[in-house]
Amino acid sequence: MLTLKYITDHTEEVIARLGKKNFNGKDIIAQVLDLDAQRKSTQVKVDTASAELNNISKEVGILFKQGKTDQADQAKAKTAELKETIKNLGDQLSETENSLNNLLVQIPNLPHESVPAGKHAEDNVLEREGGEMPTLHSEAVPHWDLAKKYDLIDFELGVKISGAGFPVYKGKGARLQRALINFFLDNALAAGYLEIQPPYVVNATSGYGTGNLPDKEGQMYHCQLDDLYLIPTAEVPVTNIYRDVILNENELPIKNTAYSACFRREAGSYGKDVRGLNRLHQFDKVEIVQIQHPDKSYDTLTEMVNYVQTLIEKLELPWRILRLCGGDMSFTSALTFDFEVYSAAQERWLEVSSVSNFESFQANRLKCRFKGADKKTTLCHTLNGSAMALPRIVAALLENNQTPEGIRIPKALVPYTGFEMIK
RNA sequence: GGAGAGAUGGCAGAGUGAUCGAUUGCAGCGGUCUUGAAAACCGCCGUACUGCAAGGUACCGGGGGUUUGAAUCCCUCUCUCUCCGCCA
Repeated sequence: MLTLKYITDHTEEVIARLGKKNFNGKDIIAQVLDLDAQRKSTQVKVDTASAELNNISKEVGILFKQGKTDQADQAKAKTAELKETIKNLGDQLSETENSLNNLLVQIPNLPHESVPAGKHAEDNVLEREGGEMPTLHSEAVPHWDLAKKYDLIDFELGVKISGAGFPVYKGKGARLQRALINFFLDNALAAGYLEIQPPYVVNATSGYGTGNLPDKEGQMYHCQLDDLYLIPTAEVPVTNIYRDVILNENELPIKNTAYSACFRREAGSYGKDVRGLNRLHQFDKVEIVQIQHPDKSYDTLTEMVNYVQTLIEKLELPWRILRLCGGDMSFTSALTFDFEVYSAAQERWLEVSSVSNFESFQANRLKCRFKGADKKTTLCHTLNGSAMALPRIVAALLENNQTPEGIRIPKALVPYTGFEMIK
């Protein structure tokens, strides 16, 4: 969430920038400022009354020790009203704080100045593109047919065991998964990321920390008996490592990578979007997370985007990078680049990675700060990206590399798969 | 799952009703000394809100209660540890 200080000091600017995300912040910001003023004045009253009570209490103690019980009793009598006042003001204060917080969590992050205006995915701006568009042979088919033909992925079997969106990978299909995970992790390691194996379920506090709760509650699987949530991405547990943490400035940047299975309910999805590997309830992903000094976070974003580009290039897929417009960006992001690969048989672009700078938006909720040389604590900036999500990469690999003789594995992956062709 | 013990500052660890935001040790930071380092010595060393500042307030796992006054007493929740059971 945004910091109160920033909203207070840059009110007009905040409202204007929220407009780019198609969020009308005028009323809510006014309410926030009003509640904050209330909060402050109530706080002062509570503090003053508490100070008085503390003084009387000390006095009473001294009087008792001196044996002046009459005077002590007199002093005690004064406290009843004071306690009542403090209790009432305290209730009022927490009520105000709750309302204030409820409003703050509804305000999205401010888009970076370079974010293009727009409402929908069509308004995203092409940043750059590369790779070669494949020419498919005449009998080319979409990946779900290839998966069946070569017995790589069994969607029906997944339905039997779990339900739609839980495919079963078999044989070379399974080995391709494992190869990609290792390929992505090894590359991340070489790029200086520390490998993490996080838990796959998180508690509610962690869900709140990354902003998956309360608003996206319906998107996560919830184990009600133990009140735990299946992670929708490794971002959740990995970022929460740094919840309530004050880092030393010289520890920055923190660079973590993690492979995890990801679980998403995807309520409300339908149609061609969910065909085959395009959208699943369970999928594999390698995530990269960085925690960085505010002055350097945009350099880091560029570094991360460039890094993801190298992965796609090694996989020899046709790709493009989009700078997301205000309307298509996530609630928490300040600037996001999406990576898409072209899936030739489906003749459509598939999003395979999303790299974002959240600036201090996540860090504020997480209370992830660093202490500088001046001993001041400052909110860190957090960034993350997929590097990368497997299913759509697999879809594109299968479709684009299909030949009458079989499916060709890109050179960079062969050491990981142990085979060059799927026949 | 059963029984017991516990949760205090980065870590270790005192504190069982008031002068405790908290003794002490270690770690860290600054300094003296030294060619440099070590040792020794001196000082600093939690977070947040509020205030120009001085200061005030809150926080000793979370929540509630008793009391003029709670780290300390009571209730409750959560978590951790030990033993037993089960088990990859």
